[in-house]
Amino acid sequence: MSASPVQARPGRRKAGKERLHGSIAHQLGVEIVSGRHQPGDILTNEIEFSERLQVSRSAYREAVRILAAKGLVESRPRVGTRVTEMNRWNLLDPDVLAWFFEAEPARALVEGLFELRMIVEPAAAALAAERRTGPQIEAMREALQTMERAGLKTEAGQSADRDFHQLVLDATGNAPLVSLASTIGAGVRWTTFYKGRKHKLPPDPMPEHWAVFDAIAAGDAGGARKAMDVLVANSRAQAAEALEDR
Amino acid sequence: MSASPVQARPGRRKAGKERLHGSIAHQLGVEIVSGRHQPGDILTNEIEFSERLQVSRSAYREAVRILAAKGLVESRPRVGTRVTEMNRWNLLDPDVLAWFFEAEPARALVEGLFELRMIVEPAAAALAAERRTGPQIEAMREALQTMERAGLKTEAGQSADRDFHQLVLDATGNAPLVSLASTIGAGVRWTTFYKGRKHKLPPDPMPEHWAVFDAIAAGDAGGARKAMDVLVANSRAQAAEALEDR
DNA sequence: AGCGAAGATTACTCAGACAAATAGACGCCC
DNA sequence: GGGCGTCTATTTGTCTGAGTAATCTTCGCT
Repeated sequence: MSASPVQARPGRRKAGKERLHGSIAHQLGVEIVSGRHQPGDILTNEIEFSERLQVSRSAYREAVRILAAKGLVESRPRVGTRVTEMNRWNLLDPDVLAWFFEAEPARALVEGLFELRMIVEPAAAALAAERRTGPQIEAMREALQTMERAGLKTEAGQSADRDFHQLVLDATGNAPLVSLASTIGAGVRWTTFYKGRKHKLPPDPMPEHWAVFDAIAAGDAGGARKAMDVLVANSRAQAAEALEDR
Repeated sequence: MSASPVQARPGRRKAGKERLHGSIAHQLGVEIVSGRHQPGDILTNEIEFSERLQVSRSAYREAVRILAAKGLVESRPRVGTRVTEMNRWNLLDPDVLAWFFEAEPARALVEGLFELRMIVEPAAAALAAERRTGPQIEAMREALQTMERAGLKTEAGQSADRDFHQLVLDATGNAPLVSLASTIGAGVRWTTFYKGRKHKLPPDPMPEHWAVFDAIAAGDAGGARKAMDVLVANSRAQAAEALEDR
């Protein structure tokens, strides 16, 4: 258990945009979801821990509040700050998910995420086909065009891919579904992220994407559901292959 | 904009278990989701706001960190703390959802929640039928028995109802789905909560619950899906009626 | 053995100071 | 007059040190 200052003194944090409390939460969050601190473990008390990180107690405490807000830890006087059971974690929180993927997520989590996508996205596509507005159709078209132009090897292309899935969820007009977008996005990101590991080139996903788009634009709910089902299923199969490789 | 101390000095907070920073976050959270502070609004600066609430700046700041962790606000130096756009809110967070329901949630949110349940729960029931373990079956049976015995008018009965839905999601063995449980639970709670407003007695939901249970216990995925679909659809219809009444 | 009081440990709250970031105003130069 | 660097004021961010409140544990009393 080595002392590990949050960041070298002059450089401070890497991301540049994250504040000190944010970067502490980030670091601690990753350590928790990666198993470095197990559920049930009690973190070293505030004073000692903040000294070890070479930050003030207030910065450390604000970091703990962030983690507690996401369900990762629980603080009580005289007891300390305890890592909560995993089923209390807010896995749907974008940050928590990002921390997971930063530390090689467990296989079960990735599979669970794709299972969730298989459930949610086809249904969302169907709703989107019924409710999408004109501007939303255009936004989706642009996203797919960007994706096609930039290719999935570029960050721009991958970003456009996520945008498309986000736009579909937006078009459902269902606020809770929209909130799921960041979760879904993490799944999409994972597909493209680990793609490089494979030897074979993955099949071109553009036709499936256009099929989803066409059905949504046409207002064909059933068709949109089926097309999205195919798209996610392929993405899932590809992810499964990538999981084998490692 | 009246001054409103978080809680009278001696009494402190009502819940008893919530700390000061938690109760401030709670109060502010409700004010945000209820529209008292609109997206784009900038909160009064830390010093003035904490003085108005008669709490220290650090307590107030920790509350803001909690809200920021849930996506409700965003702080930047020189600008202040701004309420973020609603599509950035983490609606799936149990606290955020609870705050919504504490302040008469918008009709669209309730409808969206039931739409989500219609998508997720039947699929989850099907997965549960395939993967449930023996102890999980027993736990579900006990929950339904408790629910039957106590009745839906009692808190114990309603709690058992939520437990049952939670147990079904647990039985999927899918971590992200389990995280959705608190979201689903909020929907379940809403059904029973507003039931009292109606004149007609709602139909007894027990047969539908037992149908779901039987299919899951029998390992009948298709049957579980259909049974849960019926259960949620009825619950949704009932909620729709309640929405008309108000 | 059961139960109540005392003590120790921890997070919680407070107060006040200084540092860092940055939006907006200002002035300069071209 | 317009574009651009600079300067300043405001706000959040960070730090320090003190005292408070909650609660687990232990010990002594009954």
